[in-house]
Amino acid sequence: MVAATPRRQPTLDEVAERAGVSRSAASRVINKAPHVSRATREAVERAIKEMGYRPNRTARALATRQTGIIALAVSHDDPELFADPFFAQVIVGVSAAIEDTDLHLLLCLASSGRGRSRLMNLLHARGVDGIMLMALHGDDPLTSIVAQAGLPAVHGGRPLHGEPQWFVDSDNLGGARLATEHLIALGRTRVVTITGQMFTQVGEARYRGYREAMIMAGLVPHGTAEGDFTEAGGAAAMKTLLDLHPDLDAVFAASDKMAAGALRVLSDAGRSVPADVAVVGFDDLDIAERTDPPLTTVHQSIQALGKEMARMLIGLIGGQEPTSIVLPTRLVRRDSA
Amino acid sequence: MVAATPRRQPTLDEVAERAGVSRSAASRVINKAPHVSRATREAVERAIKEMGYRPNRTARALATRQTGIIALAVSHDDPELFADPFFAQVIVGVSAAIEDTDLHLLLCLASSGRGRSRLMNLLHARGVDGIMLMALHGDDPLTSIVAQAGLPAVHGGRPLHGEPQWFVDSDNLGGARLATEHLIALGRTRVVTITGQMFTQVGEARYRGYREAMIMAGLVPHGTAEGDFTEAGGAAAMKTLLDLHPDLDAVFAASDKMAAGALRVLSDAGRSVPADVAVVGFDDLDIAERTDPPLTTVHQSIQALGKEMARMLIGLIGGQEPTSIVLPTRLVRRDSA
DNA sequence: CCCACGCCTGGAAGCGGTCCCAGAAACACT
DNA sequence: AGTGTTTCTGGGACCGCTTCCAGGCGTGGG
Repeated sequence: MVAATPRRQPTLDEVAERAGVSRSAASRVINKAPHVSRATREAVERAIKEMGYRPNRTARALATRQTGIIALAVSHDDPELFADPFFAQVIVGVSAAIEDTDLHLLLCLASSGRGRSRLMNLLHARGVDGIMLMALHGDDPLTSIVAQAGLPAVHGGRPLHGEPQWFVDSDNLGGARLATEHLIALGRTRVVTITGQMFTQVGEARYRGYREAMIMAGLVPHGTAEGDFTEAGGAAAMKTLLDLHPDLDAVFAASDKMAAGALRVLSDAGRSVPADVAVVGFDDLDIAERTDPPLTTVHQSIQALGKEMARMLIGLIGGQEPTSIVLPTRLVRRDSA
Repeated sequence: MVAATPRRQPTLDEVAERAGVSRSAASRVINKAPHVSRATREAVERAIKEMGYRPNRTARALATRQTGIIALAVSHDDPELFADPFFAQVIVGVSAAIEDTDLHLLLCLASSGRGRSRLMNLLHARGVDGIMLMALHGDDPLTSIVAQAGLPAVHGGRPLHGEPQWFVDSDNLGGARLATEHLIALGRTRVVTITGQMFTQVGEARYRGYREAMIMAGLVPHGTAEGDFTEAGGAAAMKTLLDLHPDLDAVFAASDKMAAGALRVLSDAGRSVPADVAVVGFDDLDIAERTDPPLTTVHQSIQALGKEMARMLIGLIGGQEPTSIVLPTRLVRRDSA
């Protein structure tokens, strides 16, 4: 037998009764609606305090058709991908943005087909007020699922070839251009690049930035190898590039991890950085400070990205007109270039 | 003007009407309740399909008093702490556990006072069915908030000095003992330890494991320095220990990061690892493979921890009797010991 | 003095489901 | 044919809140 009944939360009716007013009056007080006399307000407020009343979220949601919950969906085939600190940063940013609203964050790892259908259900069942999508590749079914549900949605990062949607993204193109221009300003002319996967929007944009900077400077792109954003991939790409273009004097790697791999390979090949070869990365992860030599790289604020996504979503839910946002990136100079 | 009205989701009433049955009948079909004739079931199922009906989550929640949402709350003073991959792993584990239920995961970063009060509201407002708590230090107000809300709750990691609660935890004590025994088995007798903060349960348990193993082997704990689980802290502690006990021949560091710091200091001091000094870490993070030499360490599965927490919470919500769980740890041998 | 107009108020109809219950229909058995 | 049992059915009362609306009560102007 349980000793004490786990006392039910008081309801609005009970509060109203105790305050000696109608439920509607009590409701008005709680929602700070106009047309409430001072006496009524005070009576209700006292009752609320005395009874420890909290409006039931679910009931309110049913009546207002607003759940007070927004979802962050991370869609990818590999659930392990979520372990990338990237997402943790996004979450920190989102949390900061909703910190002083009464919204809450629902997290959906929609990797498997199962996960996607769960998410689909959630959206159609009106379980959330809006959704933030991340890590979609071009033709992710989620895009259309979300569109079909007719819910406010914002994308983190631009879909590669999607219908026009509202998104928040880092300025990958501008950042890559910045990096490349920096290398050129250093007097390097035989600048090569290690790209990310070209079927991702990020990979493509960073490559385009490199290319544009080279062309604007009257140089020809000196060499390109596709990596996969990982350290191993960067190392492999660097080897290829050294073989094909032994005269290279600078490398723009589209991610810090790839840059780290490249640095290792360069050092093994006896090229000194930055004297022989200057290297710039992208992302400004923690590791950028710990490579040898410390990596000059392009900084992007992932927290800011999360924050802006959430802000934008809140705006959309509130009926605001959407506008896409591109967040600035900036060069962080260390020793590798 | 908007072109087309964003058609409302159909309701159960509409489905029932279309199927030519009562709402109760339709509800029974949806919930696979008994006492439904074949004809009724088929008619309703057809109507559902044709209209694309999905039961409204909120309405159902109100009626059943079950939201279908569980919360994971991470409480800590520093919001940046969440960036630690640890939590991402927990989340992956939790997600795996709820993958084939229709539960969803709400994430609360309750660092600030503001965050805590939001969480408190959520719980009292019956916004979730249960909660998983992480990263509390001893007297975190969350503990009592949760208890007071009378909601199913499970702790990740044992509270340091809390009332008896239900928890899932890695076997920190056993793991530390394992590590220390390994060092002793190697013939080392002057084994020192770098502990985590002793006001954390983890720090305390890992220290106790070290101590017990030493005593069981008839040795006396040779030296102890308190770190803070970080690389810098580990390095500082290692310096202290070298000063105080220049004759040490083995180190058990209570985290891989601290071990990494210690390795650096040892190398700078001209001690070779493992020849002069054997080192064992704890956690088996990615970095353990990349230290020089690769780190022998104690492996714990964080994903499993998350998974078990979620399973346990689901059980509690279902009315099961709670049982705490201690997850096994195991030694991973690399080159440092 | 009467009426129009303002602020407050409580009643009641919702939001979209679940679930209890009484009764109808179908079947088996004396 | 009458009775009992079982299966199926729809009516309706909830869950706890918001919100519309009609009416009560003061005011001030005509």
